[in-house]
Amino acid sequence: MRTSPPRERADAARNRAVVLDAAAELFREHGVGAVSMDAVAAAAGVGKGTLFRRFGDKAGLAVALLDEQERVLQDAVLFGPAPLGPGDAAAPPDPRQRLHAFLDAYLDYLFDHLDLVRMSETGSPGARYRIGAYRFWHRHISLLLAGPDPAADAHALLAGLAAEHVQAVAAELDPDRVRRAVRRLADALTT
Amino acid sequence: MRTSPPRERADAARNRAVVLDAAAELFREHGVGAVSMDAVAAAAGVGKGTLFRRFGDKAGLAVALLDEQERVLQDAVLFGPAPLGPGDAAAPPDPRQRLHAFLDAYLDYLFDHLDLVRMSETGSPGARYRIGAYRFWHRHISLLLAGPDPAADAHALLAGLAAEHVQAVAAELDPDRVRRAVRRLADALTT
DNA sequence: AGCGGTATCGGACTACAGTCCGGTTGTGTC
DNA sequence: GACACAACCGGACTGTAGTCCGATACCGCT
Repeated sequence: MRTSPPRERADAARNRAVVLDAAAELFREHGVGAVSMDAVAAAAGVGKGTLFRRFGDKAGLAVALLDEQERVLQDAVLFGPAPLGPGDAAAPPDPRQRLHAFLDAYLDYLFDHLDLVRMSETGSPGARYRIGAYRFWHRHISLLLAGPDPAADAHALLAGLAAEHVQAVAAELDPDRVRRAVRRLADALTT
Repeated sequence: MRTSPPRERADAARNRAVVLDAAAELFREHGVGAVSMDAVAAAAGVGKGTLFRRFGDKAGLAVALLDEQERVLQDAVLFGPAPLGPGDAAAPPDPRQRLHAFLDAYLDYLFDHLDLVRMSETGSPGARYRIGAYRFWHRHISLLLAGPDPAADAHALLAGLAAEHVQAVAAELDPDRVRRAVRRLADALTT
């Protein structure tokens, strides 16, 4: 991510790493919801101002923590082997198979980091829809759908992948039923 | 709603009405997001403690404000004429038509009170899924669907009706495209 | 190495959601 | 009509997200 022209200062980079480590540790130990930003700042030995300037808000901190894994998934989607990625250009995979592969991979990612993703999508209204990841997933899905309005359908499909929704439903139903429902929806939309 | 055995005290009822009026007025004037609970309490001439004991939290206040209109919709669904309601028992309407009618009616309601509904669904994690209204809509939709797992499909469909989702998507696409996408989804799920 | 400009640092500060508890006011009972 | 008890009232209190700005430390240049 680091933008090119203005290189990151040494102390800033050091602090960023220290903060992320401390946050990861605290979240693992006490749960994401029970850790205040003050606690993160204190554990990192850093002032609150630093914390907020670097990460914007609590959701931004979560995004930064998820950044690496998210990019792994994005890379696999963009450049990896089929069916998740485009694979061999000579024999492109079936869009429906790619969609299934993506949904499976995303749900794996989501279930692994449910609390953190929920925090990244919570906060200022519409946070989820502004971050780059959402736009990325949306574009990807749009390109795989075939109905009269793939952009709208992609949003509808993504609605079912919202962390809060998945968490609430998975608590009531079995996670596998959530998975199957998402798949069924995708199938229905690829007619 | 008022439960039967312990009748509501006169001063409590009076305060409830005053608070709801003040809140509605403030929300209309300044927007839902810009009004603090302190402001509501002050405008109603009531202490904060009263406010929170009566309504639990900000989401609860929103639920109370929406309560009447919501119940109108619920009554129409339960007892009203077809296709929204069950209509004449001798000639029940087609489930797909009932589903369309419900989705249209719900989206009307939602677009009319978007901010308020969003506030009612925001707050403590999973707030949306705990309030009675969600369960009601979920049950209704479940009974109209016909796939292998109507309960899971109903959740997926409701995900696309979350206020935050609808608000974010409607800001980018046309509201009508949201409507059509929801309808398309419902059709796909009623095969 | 020394220096100026600038990004960063950090803790005090504000605003807001939500809690608590001593005082007060209805309500049912005798 | 008086009493006891419960429910209600309200404002002071706590904890947290997020802001601000003077002080500081880094970087590039000479």
